[in-house]
Amino acid sequence: MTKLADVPADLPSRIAPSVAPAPTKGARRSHNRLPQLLDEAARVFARCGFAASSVREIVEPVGMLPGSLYYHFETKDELLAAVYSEGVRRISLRVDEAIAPVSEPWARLEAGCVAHLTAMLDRTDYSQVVIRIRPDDAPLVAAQLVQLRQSYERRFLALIDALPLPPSVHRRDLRLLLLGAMNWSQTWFDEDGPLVPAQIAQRFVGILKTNLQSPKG
Amino acid sequence: MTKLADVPADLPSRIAPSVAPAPTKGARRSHNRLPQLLDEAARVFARCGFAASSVREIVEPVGMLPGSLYYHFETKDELLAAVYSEGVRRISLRVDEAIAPVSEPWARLEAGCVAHLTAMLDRTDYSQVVIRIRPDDAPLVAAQLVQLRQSYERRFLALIDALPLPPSVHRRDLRLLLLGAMNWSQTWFDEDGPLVPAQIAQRFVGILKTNLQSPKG
DNA sequence: GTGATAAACAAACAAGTGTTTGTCTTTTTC
DNA sequence: GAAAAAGACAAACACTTGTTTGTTTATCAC
Repeated sequence: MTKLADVPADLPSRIAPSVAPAPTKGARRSHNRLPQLLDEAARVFARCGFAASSVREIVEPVGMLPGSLYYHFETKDELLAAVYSEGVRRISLRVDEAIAPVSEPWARLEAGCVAHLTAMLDRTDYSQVVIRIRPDDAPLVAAQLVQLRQSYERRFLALIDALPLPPSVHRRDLRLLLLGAMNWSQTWFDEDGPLVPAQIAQRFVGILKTNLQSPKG
Repeated sequence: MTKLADVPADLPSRIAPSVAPAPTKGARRSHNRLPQLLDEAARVFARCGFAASSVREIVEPVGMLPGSLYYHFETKDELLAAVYSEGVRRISLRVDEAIAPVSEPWARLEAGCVAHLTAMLDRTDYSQVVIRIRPDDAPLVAAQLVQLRQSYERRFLALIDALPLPPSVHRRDLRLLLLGAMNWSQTWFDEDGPLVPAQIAQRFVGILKTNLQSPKG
């Protein structure tokens, strides 16, 4: 019995961009509500966190009964793992697309940050789950989640590695500073505020480039 | 019936620094386990988050029964509010003490950040709760928690206001960048790692002061 | 000592939790 | 059209959740 959650973490997921499972050979069943189930799970997990989200709360809007979930996943934890995996896939895709055409190191970093923040602050997207949920929240799949997040953040490691920096600056610190600031923005970001996510990202990178101690700028 | 949770949020709490309730007139009862109850609640909330922490999990190590909690607090949410309030009090105290003797603006900011990170990454402290728990997690006291956190973060607003900055830099962005990076450090900080919290804070502020685009530094 | 009150116990409550089991219908495959 | 599998229902399971209620013990003021 091959389940979605059994797909190896770092291989391309079998969930297509449209969230419909890819066909194994012929066309897939018509009465398959797994995509909607994942969508709803992403929504609820992103809003309430893992522990505060009940299986029934996720399943009801899809028109499913609680027990039906366990045809697709063995536990609630593995449902999270599937959503999380899809979130990583989506945000990775967006970042990769954004940095591909850019070559200048600082511009590449900025493009990556813009993509990261835009994906993460889009409330309908899976990516928010990747940032909000802590691996420890779902012990059964914690190791998998850690690995997934690392496989994503590796991109920023490379982006910052490519920067020409003064020798006194530790690249690890710069990465944690920038990623931390962006990820925390979930806490205070206001959808109805004056700034869109892309602008926030640009300003963050801008501040880092600026010499704050000199009056010019 | 005056309960701890009824104490106005921004007035000095009746919880003394040692977590023992201050006497109203004479000496307090000897068999009062409220301090230990709060200590344990802080520990569990900080480790597991609000939703994943059960009342029994908090109460058992203290040697109490679940029902006894409701002599001190009306709901689990208000227990959190009390812990949160004490957390704000403690971290505020530490930051205020740290910045008091310093006058140069950048040095003041650094001192504040060192105090913030040191308090926040101390796993036995209440302050971690203030950073980890989202106000929405406890709807009954959400507004109170927001107000408490704002009353704390106002300090950093002032610290950054005092900096001599290039006109192109928005102070709000700088504050969110710095506080976000620090608060997120809860996610990756390793107690057994090479850096103590104070060093991390110093490096973060150092990066901001450095002109990353110039090769010197 | 006496009355009042602080602090907790003991035991249950109703509701909600993740999950299991057995059955039934629909779709695909041959 | 028949066999097989996918997908979901219906109903319960055992357990945990936050909370309430009535009672009991310890401490205080007088």
